[in-house]
Amino acid sequence: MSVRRNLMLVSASYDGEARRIVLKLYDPETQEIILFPSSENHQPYLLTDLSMEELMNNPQLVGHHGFDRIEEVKKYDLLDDREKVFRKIIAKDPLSIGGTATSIREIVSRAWEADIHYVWCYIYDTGKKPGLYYSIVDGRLVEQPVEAALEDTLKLPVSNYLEIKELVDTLNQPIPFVKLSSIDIEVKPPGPNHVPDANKAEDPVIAVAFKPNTGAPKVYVLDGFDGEEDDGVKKIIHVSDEKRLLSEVLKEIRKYPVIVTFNGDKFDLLYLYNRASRLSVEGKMPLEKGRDYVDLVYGVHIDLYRVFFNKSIQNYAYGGVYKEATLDAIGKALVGKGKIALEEDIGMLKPRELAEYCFRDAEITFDLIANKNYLLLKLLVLFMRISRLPLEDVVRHGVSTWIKSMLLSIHRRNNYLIPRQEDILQFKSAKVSEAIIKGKKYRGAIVLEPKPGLYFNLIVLDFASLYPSIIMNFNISYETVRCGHDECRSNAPMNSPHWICRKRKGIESSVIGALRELRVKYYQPLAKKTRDEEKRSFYDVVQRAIKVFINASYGVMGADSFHFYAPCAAETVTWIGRGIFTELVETAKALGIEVVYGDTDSIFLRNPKPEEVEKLIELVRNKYSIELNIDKVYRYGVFSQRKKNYLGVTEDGNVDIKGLVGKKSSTPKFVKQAFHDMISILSKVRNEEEFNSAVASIKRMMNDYVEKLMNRQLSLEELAFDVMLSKPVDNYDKNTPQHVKAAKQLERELGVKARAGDIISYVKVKTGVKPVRMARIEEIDLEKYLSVMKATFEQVLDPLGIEIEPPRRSLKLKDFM
DNA sequence: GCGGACTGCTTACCT
DNA sequence: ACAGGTAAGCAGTCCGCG
Repeated sequence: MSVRRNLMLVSASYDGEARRIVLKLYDPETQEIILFPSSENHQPYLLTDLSMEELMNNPQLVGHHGFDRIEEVKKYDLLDDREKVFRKIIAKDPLSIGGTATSIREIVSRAWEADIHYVWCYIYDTGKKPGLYYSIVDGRLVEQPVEAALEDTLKLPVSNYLEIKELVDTLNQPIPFVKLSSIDIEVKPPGPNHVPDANKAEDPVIAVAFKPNTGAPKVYVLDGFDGEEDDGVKKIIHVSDEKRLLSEVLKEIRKYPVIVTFNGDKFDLLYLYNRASRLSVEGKMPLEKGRDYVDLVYGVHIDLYRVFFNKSIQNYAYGGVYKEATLDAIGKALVGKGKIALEEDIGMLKPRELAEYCFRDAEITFDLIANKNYLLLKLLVLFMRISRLPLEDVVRHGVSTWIKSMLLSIHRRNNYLIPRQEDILQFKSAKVSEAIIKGKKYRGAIVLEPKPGLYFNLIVLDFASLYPSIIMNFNISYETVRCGHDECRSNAPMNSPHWICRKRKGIESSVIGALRELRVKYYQPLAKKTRDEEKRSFYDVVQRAIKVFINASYGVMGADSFHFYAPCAAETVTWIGRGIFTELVETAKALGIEVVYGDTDSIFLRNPKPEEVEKLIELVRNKYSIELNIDKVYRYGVFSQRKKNYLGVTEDGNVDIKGLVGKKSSTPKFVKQAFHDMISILSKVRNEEEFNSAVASIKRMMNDYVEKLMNRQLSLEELAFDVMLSKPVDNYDKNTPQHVKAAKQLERELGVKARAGDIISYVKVKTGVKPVRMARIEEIDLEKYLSVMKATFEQVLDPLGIEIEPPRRSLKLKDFM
């Protein structure tokens, strides 16, 4: 008997020639990916409500080359709340179901479940669990959790979601050490300021760096000779022939089950693939090109650019600490390491310098996945376990696809019919609230008008995940809001225009509820009190992974790209949210508490008594089963009349700055520095008297900055506005914003083409704007900068009753303040 | 022909 | 391809102005 144990399922694909699914399993022992062709009897299919006669009399269908047979199946339709009978049309291959103009789903007018990716379909139907362990016993795949599963000292929370136990069992499986390498390549630039085209791959590959987690790092450089050297950190391999270099690189890639890149789908791996075929490099190609990605034949490619571009990763997993999806920015923010700054063009570097430059990028890329004990890799594996998606799909798609897959698998498991988008919209598109922002679909949250001024002892209360709590407690789901039962129509909480089902538990509310319970009552406590440090930190990662799904639950309901998009469900969430928020504000006022400000799910109370705060917390807990927390205690807070703009100083002197210009990434650095100086003066203030001396030193400090500006003692970099180009320059057809003007100058004068996502640095000059690299300090428009300073400081000083004089023409110092 | 009032576009932020 | 709400600055347009 042959047995291979502890193989983690990472991915699956369809082999068109063999007409079967091939699973990718990672073996931690040999540190390889095993390709396992499935021998299971599973075929692609779709469902239809057309009768057997109608179908059999359709010559296009029965004569279709991929048509196999028809079976009768029962499915439970959640939208109709009843069982229905369908004909299941089974095909010989996935493309016969959908994907071409002549596929069966185009022939059969009424089709369900016909647009689900076949690999996913296979995973759900055969109960595969990506991220779980399997054994191969005598050629058969057997689900087999590893024995060393993490102990659980805590009881699972009760939940009406049946899969919870199974999910926990999967989540608690250990994550193995995965052999991997990062890779980065450099290509000889086709000319100054020109980027090589990866689709054409016309220019030579001049350097390739590998930074693996096993063995020595290597850099291959194209040079005038052949030879190896070791600089103590890495091997530098000089190769005199590009074709041979590529051949070596491809062999090296083959050694790793996981390759990590930054933008490898669109550049590094794509370039290697195209360049190797262009030069007819011999040997087996380890890369596989897809429509907009590049895969490994014997492994998995993780393109970190796609991962970090993902809004959920950016905001929930990393708390928004990086703003720009570039290797340099993310590296600096997350692992404290940026790209090597180049003084000259890449093409001008000597082979040794080039090797260093290339290696640094590979190092940053490696650190990003390996940092904090492989936090990111672990998160990806957990996303795979929760969503039931192959690793590649987790990497390439956003949270709406992850949640979609999770819900699809639950439908299949419970034999629920998967509704088409149009089925949901037919009943759930009714919207009643008008959005405040033009072009939006429905009304969102309430933002209170702040009371301008300075307030000591401010208490900030906020709801613990308000929207997910509403989804859970009010039974909100695509099928339960505006359900089909007459008897539910009276169930409209907070006078909502949409009624909610009383008879069935909603599928989305059940899942979100279960995930929330699991996070709050199981993983969060375990992440705090588990003795073993390694396990404790693992539980913390699980807790964070679950949070991503919970936090996105409301957003996807209102996203028209989401398969289960249900506008009236999303609208009900914000409706109830507004109701609960308003009730909280009214109650606080009725208790005689001064409400200074509030936004969506938070209220700022001026010096409330502890028992009053307790009363509010109790009210919300008893009436709505939602937790209200004391989020912050500010020694004092400063508010202008502007919403989403304030400054709060906590007891320990920490300063929270929200929305103020001085904090924005686009604001010139010297203004930010001056603003920061002001903040640090203000953070020391303990009472009203101390404000006077603070104001005096703020004025002194500002005058210093103004003087520097007037004497043009600032660098152009300090004066630059940094604004992101969100789309290609040519796509700005409505108007031409300043950063686009600067980008156009760069292209015209220097031949530098700015791309979407680039940050454009420009300064304001007498004639308009100029890119930093084209401007001189003499042409700076000083008045413009004075007014930027004024506007920035006003946001804080205005509500404090401190006046700044507008600068006059003469631009004397005394005119400013 | 010029400037103020206005709208719309764009970016960056908040929850 | 998760949501809506807000601030701010600029671009472009309309309209009045003997």
